[in-house]
Amino acid sequence: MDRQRTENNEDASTRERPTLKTLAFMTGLGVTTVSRALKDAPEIGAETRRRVQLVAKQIGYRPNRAGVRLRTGKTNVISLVLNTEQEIMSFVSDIIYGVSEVIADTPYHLIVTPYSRSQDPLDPIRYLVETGSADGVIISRTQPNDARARYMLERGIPFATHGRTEMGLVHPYHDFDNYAFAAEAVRRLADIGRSKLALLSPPVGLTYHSHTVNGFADALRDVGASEIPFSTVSIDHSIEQIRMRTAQLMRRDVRPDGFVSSAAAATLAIVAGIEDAGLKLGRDVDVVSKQSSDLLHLFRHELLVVNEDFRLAGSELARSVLGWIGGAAPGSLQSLSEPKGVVAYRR
Amino acid sequence: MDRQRTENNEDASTRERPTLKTLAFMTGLGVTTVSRALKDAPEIGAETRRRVQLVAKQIGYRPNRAGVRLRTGKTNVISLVLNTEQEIMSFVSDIIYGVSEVIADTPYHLIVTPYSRSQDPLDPIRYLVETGSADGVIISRTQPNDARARYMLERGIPFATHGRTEMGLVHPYHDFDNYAFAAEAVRRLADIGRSKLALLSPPVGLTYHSHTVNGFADALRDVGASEIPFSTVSIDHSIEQIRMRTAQLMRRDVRPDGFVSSAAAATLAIVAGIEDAGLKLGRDVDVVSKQSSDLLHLFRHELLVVNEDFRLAGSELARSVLGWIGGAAPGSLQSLSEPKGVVAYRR
DNA sequence: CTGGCAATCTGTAACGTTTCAGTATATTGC
DNA sequence: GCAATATACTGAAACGTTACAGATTGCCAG
Repeated sequence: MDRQRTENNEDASTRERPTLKTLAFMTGLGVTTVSRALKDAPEIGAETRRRVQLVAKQIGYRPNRAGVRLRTGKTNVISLVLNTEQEIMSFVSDIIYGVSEVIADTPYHLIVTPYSRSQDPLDPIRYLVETGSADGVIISRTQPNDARARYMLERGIPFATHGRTEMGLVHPYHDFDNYAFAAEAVRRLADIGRSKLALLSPPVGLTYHSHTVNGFADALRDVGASEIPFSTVSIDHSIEQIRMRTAQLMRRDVRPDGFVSSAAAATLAIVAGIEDAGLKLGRDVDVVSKQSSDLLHLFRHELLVVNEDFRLAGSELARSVLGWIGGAAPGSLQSLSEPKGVVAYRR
Repeated sequence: MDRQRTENNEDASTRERPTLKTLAFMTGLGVTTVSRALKDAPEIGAETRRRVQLVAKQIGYRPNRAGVRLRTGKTNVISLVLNTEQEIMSFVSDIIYGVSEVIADTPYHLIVTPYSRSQDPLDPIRYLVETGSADGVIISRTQPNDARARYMLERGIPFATHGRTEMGLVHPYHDFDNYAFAAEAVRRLADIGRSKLALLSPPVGLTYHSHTVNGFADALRDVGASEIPFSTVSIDHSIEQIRMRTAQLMRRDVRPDGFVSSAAAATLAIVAGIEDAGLKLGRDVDVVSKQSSDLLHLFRHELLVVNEDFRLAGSELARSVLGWIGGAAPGSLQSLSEPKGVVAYRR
């Protein structure tokens, strides 16, 4: 008994990682008091509180995550769920950095939960929820009727979607206004005299596919231009596929004189296809493309671009999830990012 | 007392997440026995073992990570430490997917630990080690004398570096043979008649900077070509800086007729700079560039490329860390990836 | 002076897991 | 036939935290 007490005291002076017990020993208080003092509980005297917090800071006390998690169920983890094959490349790095920025001075860690094409997208979500591995989840590739959002909503686990749903259910999201993007792109092409336009859209099934398609179609009608259908490929297709289809399309009698492209990598393929067909960008055809890093103008200075900021998306999504975890109303955690206009580069 | 027992029994039938206690109740065994049966301990009867494992599978038992972590200190977490500003974009997504692939059917989770330019690179490592947040760590931007590697080696925490160190200390790494890359690039340029070569190198200070520089210099000597110094910029500089410096360089009397570039994005800038100076790729100058995704040939078909597979790097690094955690000798967990040769594209 | 109450502080139990030190039963050696 | 031993199992304790249900003190109203 005495023996054990002595050992415990030694613990407190050892260079082991300090725990509440260490702090309790150093301050002469009980473990409970220390615990409460650190979280500013009201029933702790002001001086005691300050004293405990001072000592804690001095010796660099950090709560043990496993202890907290076991006792409370709180994981202090945000999970970012990503498709290993289809995510846009720069999306991954930018969104991670965006999220990181926001959680940097919180106790949260970011875990990346991947899933592959072959899997049900619900699998990783189920795993996270069933094992209680995260306090909040961020998903992308959002669908109008999204099983994952529905599932998490049912279980009451906070999440945010990159892209909106259309289920009549309210949840946090961040989205880029792809309707506005497509519409502005069309108007710009019309302004420079283009009237037969093709759209390389996001994959069918994702919500922003229809946003984009609608913005494109509505603006077409407004400006009185016509659409050259190009829906055999989407930005999810391989570079080679897009290039080949574009070349095919451009060799037809009735071919587009303008493209709207929803992703930068796909735009490289479109331009390659255009040139395969012996046509020239800026003369025979113009292309407006979304991009997330400022590289397309180096590729062909004739390209017209609209910037989408994925780092911002990551930050907003993280803020939303944290907000929901913190008790804010899900409906108040929605944001839409407007395109800043079509920009042209000149030599 | 009786009351409590009843509650516990109810626990077992409730749709709560099953624990060892649940399994113990269902099998009529003790918690200890169940725990051991699940990890194939030798002192458990063969039939009992099978029975327990069957029931566990049936009800979808998953060990509680917090419980394990608290008791054993094992986190089942691998941390990938990334610089938020300077990492190559595709590096981030590819390496994450590479790591994911390997840890997919292990109990490990991947956490991303970012740090910014302003921070000491050692900060995130210290945090991870001090808080015991991960069983293993992967770092990039490795330096010849790397404080992070030394630190982790001292504390005995398993890690792997992307890139080698030169401290005479042995640890797992994966590296691309940048010496071979630069040498092959030079030889190729010499083959097509180029003799005044410039190198856009990795940032000074990282180990692969000197690998690249040495490969470049040695091959230059071999082929009897000369170097046009271009060390005012590195691939860490902004696109604009590289473009401007390249243009300046190309307007000089004695200008390079060949470039070796260590990164794809930087190559875009080099080409832009070349064209800014009124020169033509493939006629006045050739460029050999590393790339990690197959996009450069779309940019300018005259470009010569060498592919570096970051997804492979991620897999190898993950394998190394897991190997070390699993008790393998650090020295046996090193790998070097050879460039597959310079490839040209034609229309 | 005493009962009540607010202000502070504390011990114990519990979260789910593994490990230590057993216990009970069957098996073996002689 | 009995001790020694192997086999199969078990309860209790511990990891670090928080919540619950007190305990102690001082102060004030009556």
